[in-house]
Amino acid sequence: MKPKEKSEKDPRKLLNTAGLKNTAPRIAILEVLFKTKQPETVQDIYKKLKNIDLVTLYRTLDSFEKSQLVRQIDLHKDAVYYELNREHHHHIVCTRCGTVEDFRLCNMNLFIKKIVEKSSNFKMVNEHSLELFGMCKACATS
Amino acid sequence: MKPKEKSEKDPRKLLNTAGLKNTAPRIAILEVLFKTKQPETVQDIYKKLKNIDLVTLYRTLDSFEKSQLVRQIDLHKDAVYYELNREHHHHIVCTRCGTVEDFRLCNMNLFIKKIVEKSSNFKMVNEHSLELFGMCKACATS
DNA sequence: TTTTTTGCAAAAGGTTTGCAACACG
DNA sequence: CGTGTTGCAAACCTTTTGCAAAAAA
Repeated sequence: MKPKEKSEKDPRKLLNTAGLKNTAPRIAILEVLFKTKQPETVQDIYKKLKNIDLVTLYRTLDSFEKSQLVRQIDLHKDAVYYELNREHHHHIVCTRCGTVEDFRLCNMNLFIKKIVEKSSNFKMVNEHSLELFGMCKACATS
Repeated sequence: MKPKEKSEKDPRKLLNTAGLKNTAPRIAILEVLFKTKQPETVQDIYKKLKNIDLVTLYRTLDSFEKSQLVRQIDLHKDAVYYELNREHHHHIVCTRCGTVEDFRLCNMNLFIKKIVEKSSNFKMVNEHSLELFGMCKACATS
């Protein structure tokens, strides 16, 4: 394992560079997020960490969000989903079974530039969200 | 006004074609959504319709959603926003003042096709959401 | 030791459910 | 008239707040 990868998956280092103190709940929450490949709801994480207080979980996710360690995403399910703030990517969601896949391809820059030029009210765009909704192969053939 | 436009903005006809009964609360809610240009939260609508029960509003929005009359959108604010299910479009949101502008330009088809081809798990994509976040001119210059 | 964080209890919001009265078609 | 809809009360679930004890640096 290369050094860079190691530090990226080391909860303590992540917390340090974010200026957050090393505490057991924070490390445990980060470990859950490292382990999973799917975005997680508050309840998902809570169930995996039975000895943490729900309130602590909420507060921790809040502070992680402010420190840009995690971000909220909308998957058209009725819950808030969190994921680690990794490299820029988007999601495809299976509307039947809920599976989520990431994709990194994203050539929106020119498109966004065009939209801003055409807009009468807007000056700039710094962020965007893009999610695709469809059917995974397993669900499509059953 | 052309006939088509008229029927599209006639709450009663909309309800009829959706197979929903004509009732005062439903008509009132549709009229609010016709009048506004911005997406509305449940509370927004409730404030504009002081003589309707909140429960009725929730239930009505639910049935409107199932009938495809309205849809929920995520604007990265902590509330659910509803809008009439008009022609395909997306939004630019000012992260400072909250203003929302629509845009209709959307050439995602080829892009989406490419993503599905590259995906190992997904068979098809039928919907997508795309929102841009930035600064409106008023907020950018103050 | 000082400051931040945690856990518990409780409050606060937002949304849903049950049920009887009402209204649409 | 029959079925779907509404309003009210209450339940429910998620998220937030206050505060004292515990832990980090």
